[in-house]
Formats: sequence, structure tokens, C-alpha cells
Amino acid sequence: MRLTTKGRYAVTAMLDLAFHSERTPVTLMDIATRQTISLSYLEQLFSRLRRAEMVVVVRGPGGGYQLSRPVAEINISDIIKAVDEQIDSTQCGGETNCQNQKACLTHDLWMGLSNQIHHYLASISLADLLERKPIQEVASRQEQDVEHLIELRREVIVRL
Amino acid sequence: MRLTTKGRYAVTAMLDLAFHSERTPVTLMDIATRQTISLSYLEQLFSRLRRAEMVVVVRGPGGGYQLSRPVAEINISDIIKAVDEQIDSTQCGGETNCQNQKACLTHDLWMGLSNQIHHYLASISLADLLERKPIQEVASRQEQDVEHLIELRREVIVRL
DNA sequence: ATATAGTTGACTGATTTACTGGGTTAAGGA
DNA sequence: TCCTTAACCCAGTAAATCAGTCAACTATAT
Ligand code: FES
Ligand code: FES
Repeated sequence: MRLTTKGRYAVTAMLDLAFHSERTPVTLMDIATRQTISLSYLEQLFSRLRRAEMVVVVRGPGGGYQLSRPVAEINISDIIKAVDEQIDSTQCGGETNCQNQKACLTHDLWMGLSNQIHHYLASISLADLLERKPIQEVASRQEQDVEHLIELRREVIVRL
Repeated sequence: MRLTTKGRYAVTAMLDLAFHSERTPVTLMDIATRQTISLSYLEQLFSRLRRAEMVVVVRGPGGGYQLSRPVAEINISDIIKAVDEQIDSTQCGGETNCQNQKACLTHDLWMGLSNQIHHYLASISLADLLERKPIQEVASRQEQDVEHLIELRREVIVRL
């Protein structure tokens, strides 16, 4: 399997949206500040998330992103698949052909592992994560940490 | 997490040993031929497997490798850990510090995934894999495919 | 002695990651 | 109608990782 920062950032960003986009859209700049992810990198990820119809976009001033459906209907494996293309532990990518067009000795094992991982991640929704105490704590810590930065940005904008 | 050909090859090679090293040691050359893995690459992997005491070695002519304990006592996660160092899905490697020395939003989630994967792979032993029908079939197919190559090598050796 | 077979470390080409920049397009407000 | 916001898109790139090679060495059986 491959699980890189791409998939991790995507889930982190979606969870950030889940926490903050209930009423108004959230800009990538806000997410970038709260989650310390590069803005340009987020743009790439959201381009894919939008194409996968995980988020909806509002352009222009006051715009940003919102989740496309209720948090209970968005699961982690969908998010990862949207940006990372596959959640597959096999060498062959499911083609059963990694040893001269035939099955290798361990194909079976990796298929089992892939299924295991897939079921686990598919069983967890953003709603589940929102409920977890440790995650709520991190989220509120992040808000406090960067509150002044985001406010500052807003004030500067207003003043100009 | 990272699961690369390194870990996959190691499991494949150990399974090959499980099938063939019951009586006499198996050379890396034989494994390389049956599993179509580069000999030099196998050497690297077995150097680690030996240090992790997963295999025992017999040097010199007629030598090779054997499993260090019964197949039922060798599980997949041990093999992968021996060559791949970690079976961890977190960014922080369990340090809980990937966002300015503090926990990121999704640390909890990746820890859960890591545990899930670990338990799954730890629950499977080489003995379990040996019993699986599809794996037995692949193993016997491989033996037939390369039998003549290995025999040929033996004959050439005898003749010299 | 000599061939077998494992041991070790350095090294390399190819690919992927994570990220940056620059310019474009859509929408709201003065 | 400008100007600004903020998403969109594409090309490029430094660094890391992977998969594998090479070469020189040691131990052992015949
Ligand atoms: S992993 Fe599918 S054939 Fe090897
Ligand atoms: S994954 Fe552990 S702190 Fe981010």
C-alpha cells in the first residue's frame, strides 16, 4: 500500500473543513494556517477532491470550500482514494500478474491485507472522528494557536 | 505505512524457504530462480533476516538458509519488521509531534490504522499461508516452471 | 586448492514526493 | 468598471526513496 502525506493531508484538510465549514465556506489559506500545510499543495489536493465530488467550491471574495455531503456520509477511504488513487497493498495492483504474467506466491496475502485496510478505513466517517475527544482537543488547540494570525489577516484586509 | 517490494520480497522468500528448506538448506540462487528476485537484492534482505534471527545459515557448498524456528512461530509482521523497520502509518512515527512538536489532527486515526494492520499481519503465520490452497498451487507451478533450470545448474556443477 | 555460498558496503539510475511559482479565471464590492 | 479575493491550472524542481548492481571478502566442504 502507499499512504503518504498526500493522503494524510487530504484527510486532515477534510477534517478541518468538517470542523469549520458548517456555516460559511473555508478558504484554503485558513486550512493552510491551521494545519501548517503549504497553500499551493492544498490547491492540488482540493482540485482532486473537487473532481471526486467530496467538496463544493464558492469562488470569489468570501468564498472557499465546503463539504459536499453530511459528515456521516464521508468516509476516510473515499478521501484517500480521491487523492491517492489506490489503497492497494499488492505489487500487481490487483492484476495477479507480477511474476511473468502469473500470480506470485504472496498475492493472496496482500489482497487480504488490502481488504482489511479498506474495510477499516471505510468503516470510519468524518462524523466518527469529530466525536473523538482527543481530536476535538487538538482542533481547539489549533484554533487558539492560529486565531490571532487569521484575525490579523482579516484586519489587514479590512483596513486596506 | 510503507509496504514496498522489500517487505513483499522478504515474505515471499521466507515462504519459499518454508516450502523447500524442511530437509536441506536452500540457496539464495534457488529462491532467486523460483521467485524471480535478483540474487544481489536477496542477499541484502537475508542479511537483515539473519540479524533478526529469522533464519539460520549454512555456509559453503551444500549450504544455504533454513528457517530458525517452526513455521507456526513465524508471523508476517515479524518478517516485514525485520527488513522494513516499521509498520507504522503515522507521519510522526509514534512521536505525536508532527505539527510543531504537537499532535496533528489525524494522529489518532493513523495510530488506529497502524494497530489494525499490525494485528492482522501478526495473526498470520507462515504455517497459515502454507495451508492455503491457492498458495500451494502457485508454489507447485513455480517448481515445475524452474525445475529444469535448477536441475541444469546442478548437472553442470556435477559434470565440472 | 578450489569451487560454493554467504557477507558487506558503496554506489547508481529511475521514480516519486512534496512543494514552489506564475499566470488565469470567476465572482463580489466600491 | 476596476479592483480584490480566492480558486484553478500547469510546469518545474530539489530531495528523498527505491530497486537493484558491483566488487571485494570470508567461511566451508570436497
Ligand atoms: S501481488 Fe499480485 S501477483 Fe504478485
Ligand atoms: S501523525 Fe502523529 S502527530 Fe501527526
